[in-house]
Amino acid sequence: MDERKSIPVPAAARLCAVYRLLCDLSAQGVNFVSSGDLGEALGIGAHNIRKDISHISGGGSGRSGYDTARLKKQIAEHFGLENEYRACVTGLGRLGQALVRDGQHIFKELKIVAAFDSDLNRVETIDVGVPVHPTYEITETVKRLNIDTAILTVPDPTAQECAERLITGGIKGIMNFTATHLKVKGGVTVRNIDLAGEFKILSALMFLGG
Amino acid sequence: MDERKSIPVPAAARLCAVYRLLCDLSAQGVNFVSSGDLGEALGIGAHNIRKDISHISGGGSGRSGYDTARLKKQIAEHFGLENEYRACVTGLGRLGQALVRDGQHIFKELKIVAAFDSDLNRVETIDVGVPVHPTYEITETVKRLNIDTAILTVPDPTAQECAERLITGGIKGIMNFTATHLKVKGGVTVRNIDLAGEFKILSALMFLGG
DNA sequence: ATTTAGTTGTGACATTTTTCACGGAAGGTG
DNA sequence: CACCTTCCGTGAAAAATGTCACAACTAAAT
Repeated sequence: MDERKSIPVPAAARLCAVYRLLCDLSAQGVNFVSSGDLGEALGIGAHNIRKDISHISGGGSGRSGYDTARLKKQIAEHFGLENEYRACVTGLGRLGQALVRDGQHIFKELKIVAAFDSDLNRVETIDVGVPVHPTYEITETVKRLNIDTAILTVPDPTAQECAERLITGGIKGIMNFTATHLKVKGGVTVRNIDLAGEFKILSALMFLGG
Repeated sequence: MDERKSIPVPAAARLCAVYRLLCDLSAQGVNFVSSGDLGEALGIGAHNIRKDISHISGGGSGRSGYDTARLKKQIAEHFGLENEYRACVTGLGRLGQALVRDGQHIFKELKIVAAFDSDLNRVETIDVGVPVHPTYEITETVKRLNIDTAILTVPDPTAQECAERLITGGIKGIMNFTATHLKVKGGVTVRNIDLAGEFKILSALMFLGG
């Protein structure tokens, strides 16, 4: 039962990548795949792949490697990867707009059902395919629409405040595109994607490596 | 000289975050800051911050903590964070478009000077503020315009091929928004941001944590 | 039935990364 | 000028993560 928590986060992340790869392979009609092939495609050592899979007690078998469909199913079940989530996009800057429009395409299991923005003018006029509400209605709307996941693309200074409203509304997971580190209570999962930061890191690594 | 390589990548990444924070503080007129405050704001232990800074032999001092401006400068110099890079966006889907339009805003030190797309029709008609070329002109254009950084937002299957063209043109760093793991020669730095993957990881962690 | 080649599962090992404890320096204060 | 508080630097301990070697197993081939 608590075995779940015992899976290291990086391992879980890798397994998600494995899952995606398995989806591709499955669609291509590949029925078996070895840890070596998986590792090759993902740029990870085969040992590592096997160890990760062993965490969820995968049933790879014998000489032909892993059964694509079966492993895929195992990973999906272990991590709830095929559950559907109801999401909202908070902050309709360009990135927010792009995400609300492409969200469905990027991540099938994510149903974006609402968006928020602090600019009332924009709320009235913008058309992104889902209802747009002003930020002061976040808590109420999240509650009403039963939204469990939030995509946060607001300007840095307002991030913490928005997050709190979202959480009060009942959000359980936040994809944080803000550079601010969110302080959240237990039970709420945050994943940070700091684009500006990533670019800085890239340039730093380029500088060090060159 | 090789001290540089001895800085662990996660530490470098954290220092980039510290740098950004220092920029903010500096702009706010804060002249000194303690490792504790930095850690607090970034959600990292103070010990960790100090250790990271020690890698670049920072000159934090005495009772009042670090000199904001000085530390900022030290980090910037050590990682070349204020160098300007010439970049191109490859793949003008919605995300690509958003990035080429907002790139300057998101990352000041990145000058986006060109974009590429495989759809010739789109190449002719789209207006994103920079010249758009067809993908088969990547190598030549990158060479001609002296571009050193690439933002890769093409569909997964074409990623490796595009990357190779970019590299042949002389690219030194790639921000890879593709789910494919790029195989590149030494000397080329890749940083992966797999949005779909990140969403899956978020949902996995939510599932495990709830 | 036996062999053989190929692949997994895993416990021990190595490395990396984080945490900690404490000496010592800097700057106010009386 | 001595004191006292606050904070940094760092080497050593601890934890987490990744690597490896090898036994066990499977499926096909002979």
